[in-house]
Amino acid sequence: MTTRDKLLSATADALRCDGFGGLSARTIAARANVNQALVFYHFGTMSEMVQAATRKSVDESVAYYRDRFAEVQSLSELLAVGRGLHDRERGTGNVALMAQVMAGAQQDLALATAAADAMKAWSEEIERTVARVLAGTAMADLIDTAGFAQAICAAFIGLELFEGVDPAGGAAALDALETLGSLLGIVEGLGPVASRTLRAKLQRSGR
Amino acid sequence: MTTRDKLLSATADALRCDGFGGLSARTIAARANVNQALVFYHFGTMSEMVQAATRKSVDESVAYYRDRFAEVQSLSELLAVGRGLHDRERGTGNVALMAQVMAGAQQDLALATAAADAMKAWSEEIERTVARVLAGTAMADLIDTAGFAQAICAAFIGLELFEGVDPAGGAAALDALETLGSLLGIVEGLGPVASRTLRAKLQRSGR
DNA sequence: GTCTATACACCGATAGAC
DNA sequence: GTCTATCGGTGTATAGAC
Repeated sequence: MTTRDKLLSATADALRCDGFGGLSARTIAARANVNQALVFYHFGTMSEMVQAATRKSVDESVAYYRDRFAEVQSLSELLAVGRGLHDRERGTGNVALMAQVMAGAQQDLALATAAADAMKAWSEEIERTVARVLAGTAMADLIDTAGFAQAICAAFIGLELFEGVDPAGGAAALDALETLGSLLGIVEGLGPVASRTLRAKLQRSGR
Repeated sequence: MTTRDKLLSATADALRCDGFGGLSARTIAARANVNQALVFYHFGTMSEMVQAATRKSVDESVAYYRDRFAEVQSLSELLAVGRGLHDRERGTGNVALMAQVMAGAQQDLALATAAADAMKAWSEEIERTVARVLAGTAMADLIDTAGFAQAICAAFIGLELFEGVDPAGGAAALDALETLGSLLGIVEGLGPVASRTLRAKLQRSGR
């Protein structure tokens, strides 16, 4: 393992465990058992190191889920994968990392592009799945799949932060979303007559 | 305006504009045109000052919306209020403040209780509205209103962060959620026959 | 309550030997 | 590439005069 890689994974670990506060070249170098000056030799600035670490972490976890998403055949299956993903990522801390980077990115232009790229990577993967699953159902032409996928990603980030300060509340919120998802799954499975009625009502209501 | 109040609103402003990074007793005192040492005289620690500022800011903005929520009579009206709230709070920066505090709270126990309280204040207000609006509809006994309200709050936080790094994406996500909300609004307005069918399907699907 | 002054730790970043 | 040493700046927090 090269020094560069040691620094990258130490950065990711630090973000997962200690968040953005307390993140410094010194603490990361210590975590990686590496000299502090090497941070700047390899990455130039702290911000660029965090950027690189985020990219790496996101690419890896998106790739991990690509196959799982590919097997999903319905909205309820997607929901189940989402729940599994959430449980797993709580352990790995990847969502927590994303949340920290997004929060830090609000004031840091370089980080903002990294955060936007990360969200794009996740949401494109989810959009592919959503579009495939909804193809031919009543919801296909009612919903903007890209926006829907982005909303799912954003909600995950928010849920992760919420769970961090109120675990019970976070769990309740997730359960409620799951029920809501099941509801949509039923709409998705409605027959042609019912879905025509639904579409008519939706258009009448203004969208 | 007392020194204490000047410090509180300067803290809130700093969180809204510059986020958690760059937050310090010095910068806040400068913003409030107050001596730096007074931060510690009035609040003891930085963390406690941030806590107090968060409480104040949240209490004020929840109170501001209480009347609006009280007038809501349907899910689609709630959705409209939510959209208006979102647009307004983007300007005031209150949601951004919440997001920053939640991110910082992941590693700070004192801040975590403040963040949890803030979320509670918002979600209880929303829950009251949701419960009232859904009373007597098909969805009333299908959904846990408390969890639903918490999910809405969490999603708002996530959307705010997302919008900060990708404004177009954030807008698309919000639009998609609005469409989804309209869909639910229609489910809400289904006749007794259709809703009985829905309930049966939902129970069969495992919830 | 408010001020100055200051202690002490840590920060990002760089220079220069090896 | 890696190390030591260090610069200048900023952080929280406190002591003590007014």
